[in-house]
Amino acid sequence: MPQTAPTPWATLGPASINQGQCPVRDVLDHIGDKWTALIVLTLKSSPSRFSALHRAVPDISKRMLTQSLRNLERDGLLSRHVFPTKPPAVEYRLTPMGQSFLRHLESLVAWAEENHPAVREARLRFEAANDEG
Amino acid sequence: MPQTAPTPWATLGPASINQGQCPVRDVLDHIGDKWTALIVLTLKSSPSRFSALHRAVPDISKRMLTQSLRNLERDGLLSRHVFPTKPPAVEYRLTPMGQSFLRHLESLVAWAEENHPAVREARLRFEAANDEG
DNA sequence: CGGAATCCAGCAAGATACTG
DNA sequence: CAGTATCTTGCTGGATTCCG
Repeated sequence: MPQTAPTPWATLGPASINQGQCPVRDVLDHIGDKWTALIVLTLKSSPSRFSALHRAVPDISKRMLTQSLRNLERDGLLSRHVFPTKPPAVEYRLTPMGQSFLRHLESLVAWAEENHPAVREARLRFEAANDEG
Repeated sequence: MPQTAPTPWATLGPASINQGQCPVRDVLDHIGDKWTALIVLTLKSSPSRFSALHRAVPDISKRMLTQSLRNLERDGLLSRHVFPTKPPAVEYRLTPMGQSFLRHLESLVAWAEENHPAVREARLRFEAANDEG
């Protein structure tokens, strides 16, 4: 028998097509985009209001902040709480699932920080090997 | 004193600008793109030749495969070995750093698979809450 | 304050064809 | 077999403006 490899990505494809079909794509699409991971990391210590997040995450636009927050809320990684004050206040906080995701994110960040020097060295070597010519 | 938060992303920015400056971006840029993570996962069990990878990763084009492999090689996550046979054979294998990265990737995949059902439920609830109008 | 709507540039990536 | 080269497109995300 042909030893069918247990591919984890099953029905991979153009990401947008198999929305919700492939778990790998589902998680990769999250940390892949520009801001989502940063927002999750920012929400680690405490829940935050929209404007606080806007200040905390450098250079993000309100548009992208809104969009990323919606996606995270949609997937159940964070919850949104509206306080009907005047002007309104909206608080975002990680759900338990969001917190469990955060832990994996942090371990990845830790890896990045540990290996960053090695990566930079590798890059220099690679450039050097391809430049002389 | 204003308790300057220890942001892990330091000099974040348009990704392309701070190439090699921000560790978080560095790692996110890798797993963020469409194919890199899948290639690393595929190389887990054994080194592979170009065409084997091309078959193993569904729907990837030769162009993107080449590009992703180059990036991974550049960063020292995998190594490329050319056998000067005729026709040539090229083998790709994870470096030790690549393997350590793979472990984090796998734990992320595991998380994705565990929580996929919950994510899908959350999505359904979210849609339901926004559809009735 | 917390968004939504619109417009637009740039890049990632697909399709296709060619090469040593 | 293992790529490279070129063209083209779709989506991501930035800038700006407006709203309850």
